[in-house]
Amino acid sequence: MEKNEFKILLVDDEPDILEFVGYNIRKEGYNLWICDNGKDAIVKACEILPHLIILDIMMPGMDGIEVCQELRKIPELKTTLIAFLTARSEDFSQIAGLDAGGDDYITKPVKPKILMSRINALLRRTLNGDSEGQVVVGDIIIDREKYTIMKSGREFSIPRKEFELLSLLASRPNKVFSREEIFEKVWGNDVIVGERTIDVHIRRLREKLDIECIKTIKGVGYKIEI
Amino acid sequence: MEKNEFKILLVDDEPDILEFVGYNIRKEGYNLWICDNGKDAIVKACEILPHLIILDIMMPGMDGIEVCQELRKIPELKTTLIAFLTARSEDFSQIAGLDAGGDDYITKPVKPKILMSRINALLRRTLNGDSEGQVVVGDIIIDREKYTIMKSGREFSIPRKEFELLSLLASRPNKVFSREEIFEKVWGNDVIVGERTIDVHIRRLREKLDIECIKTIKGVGYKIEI
DNA sequence: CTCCTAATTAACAATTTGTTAACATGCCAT
DNA sequence: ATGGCATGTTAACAAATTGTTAATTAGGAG
Repeated sequence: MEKNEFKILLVDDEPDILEFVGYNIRKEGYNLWICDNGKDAIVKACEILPHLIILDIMMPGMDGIEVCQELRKIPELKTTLIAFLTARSEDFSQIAGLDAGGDDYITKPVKPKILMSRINALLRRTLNGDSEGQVVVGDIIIDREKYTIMKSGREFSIPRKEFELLSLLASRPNKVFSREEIFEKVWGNDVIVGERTIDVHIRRLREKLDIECIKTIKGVGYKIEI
Repeated sequence: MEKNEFKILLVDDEPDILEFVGYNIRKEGYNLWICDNGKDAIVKACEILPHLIILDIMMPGMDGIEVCQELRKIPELKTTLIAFLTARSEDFSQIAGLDAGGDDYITKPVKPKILMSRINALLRRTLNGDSEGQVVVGDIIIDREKYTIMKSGREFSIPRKEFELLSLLASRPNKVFSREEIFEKVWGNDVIVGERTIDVHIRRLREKLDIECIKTIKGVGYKIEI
């Protein structure tokens, strides 16, 4: 997941903070929404389902802790991260914030770099969340779990045999796989298919991935070159 | 998941800290292991696969940041949380720690209550991760306790097998579940049902939920896509 | 350059796999 | 018992995947 796919909702009643912090969040590449009070924040959160909500504590009307408690009651927002960003540095406030379901508690004044490191750290797990068991070759990402291929930001799926073939080649980029090897690993020793079957599958891959990175080594086999 | 099922590895070269912090962690109900240097910590981490590693930064030999970088290279520890607990309050150190893959950065001296709130906050997501509560996928909320489905504000129930199947798929959105996996998890290994049973249940789900989010991966299995 | 082999390609055929509807069975509560 | 619901089975059908063939092209050795 790319940073620009992340939605962050920043909630603070001070326009200066909204502008300053917001500027830095945007600069980092995140998608930003803002609210200047708790009630609106809850409504907007339900609407946009942000990945992270950054909450001030001292706000007129509903304070940040209450907002957090309300947000935590909403099932759709269960996975939403909540970070407090506040001038209140008292212990009890920090404890209350974290115990109310907050994921981080950052005290103002905050340096942009530190804030961004903390935000990145929070989102990192979501960011990498669904990247289990991925194989990356150049600009192609093969996800065995999702059974999908990512190519220049576009995700799609391909038939099983093609997927297995690509997976095999991608498992050792630059290694040449002989036809025998490919037959054995993708088709299995017992299955008997024609001589030209591999070629056709290679062709289909080349067509779908629109790439030259699958190289033919005449008389030997195929490889992925990066 | 209960607190006593959590494994925490505390790494610090000062015996006082190990004792003081360790005491509080144990008191909170967590399982604790300790190490007084980075090298041992890496070995022990691989051995016990803790849920959380609390790392000092200034240690003789390998410093905490290096330890963190090494830990992050180990696939088995990808989901392990790492929190720094250190006397170094400089900005660059905090940024370095978080950017090295740390999930939190706590500065000494630390009050036990605050430390525990932060530790709890870190582990909370894992704690609730595979809980029996609600699972949210897109606009569908699956309530395992009430055995109900919420879909665009409407709550209703579906037959047990269908519910279990949906729950399974929803437990890891985007992951492809093979037929074997589904049979095993929903029907159990001992029950023998026809080849086409899953298909029919999938169909009924698709019908009831009126959704395209259940995708077929021919020759592989099914998944929920969000 | 020419020949020979290997690889590419497109069109087509075969096969596998999944979908659907209709039906069968069995259980539980009334 | 009986009606309704959950669950499972079957078979016809549809669709996608996979395999084959043959004409064509490319590449290397002599």
